[in-house]
Amino acid sequence: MLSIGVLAKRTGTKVQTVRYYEQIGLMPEAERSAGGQRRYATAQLDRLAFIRHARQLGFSLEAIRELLDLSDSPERSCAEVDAVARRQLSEVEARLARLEALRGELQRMIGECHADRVADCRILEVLRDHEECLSDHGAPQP
Amino acid sequence: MLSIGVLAKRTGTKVQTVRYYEQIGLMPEAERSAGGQRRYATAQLDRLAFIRHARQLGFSLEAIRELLDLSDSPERSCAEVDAVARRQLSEVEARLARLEALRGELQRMIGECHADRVADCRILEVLRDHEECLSDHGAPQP
DNA sequence: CTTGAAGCTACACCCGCTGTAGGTCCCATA
DNA sequence: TATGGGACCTACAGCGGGTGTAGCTTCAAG
Repeated sequence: MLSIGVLAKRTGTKVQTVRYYEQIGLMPEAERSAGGQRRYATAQLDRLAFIRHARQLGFSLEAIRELLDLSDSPERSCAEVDAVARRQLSEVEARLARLEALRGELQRMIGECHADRVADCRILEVLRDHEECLSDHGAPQP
Repeated sequence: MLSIGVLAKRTGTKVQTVRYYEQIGLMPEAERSAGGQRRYATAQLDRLAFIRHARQLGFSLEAIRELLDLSDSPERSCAEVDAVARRQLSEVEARLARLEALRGELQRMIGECHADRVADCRILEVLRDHEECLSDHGAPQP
């Protein structure tokens, strides 16, 4: 049985984060030692590793909850898992497109400014005057 | 003089957000009508438009605060403005690189799975077993 | 003068944690 | 076996960047 500290270290998680995952029901309620400290078996280590890895791939906690539920019912169709992963991929692709547009805009803005004084700065001018903006980017990225 | 609703609509902001910007000191305290409602002059409209545009380009509120301060002192060197913009550009580029790596990982994961049942799903397998991961991505993206 | 939209304040909530305060437990060493 | 100090506990506040709600008041058109 592992303490929360060892569990956290082995999965690259902070101790508070493990407790937070328990609190929101992503990790099951841990067994306790006689003195009330959390004790974990290997199954919990695997579960936490799964969660961290999925987080690193940008999955939301909600998506991870879904994936964990699916992985608990091995006879179900894999299509649902596929759908969650594809949804995640398309979110990543959307963010990429947006960031690429932003990069272009920033590069243009920076490239245009050859002034010395703030008064003549093209960067501030572009920011001040929305009309000079090539595109409307919608909401700021998440 | 404009009401907060008109100001918000003209800049594509929510009314609450305008009040929030005032609360955190990004917008100055507004003048008030006899009955206590906020009233805005054109200068405030410009300021809010500047803020919104910078937000669309992904600048943080802190960076925007800095840019607004700089633009208030037109005799200062433009280099500082340039630095803020370049910092923002490199942040965007870092996020792009990270998202491109994620996209690759997700594509690979999805591409590998040809199973029917969850029990044989490659996607879940990859998520379960960190060793199969091509790279360590560090923290989840912001 | 009425009425209903728009404004006001104050507060809670979203995500995904992170940090703190003030106390308790565990276990290696003396 | 006693002790010290790290690791653990709960409870709660805070981050960024807003958004939503409740329960009022004000404004302006008809």
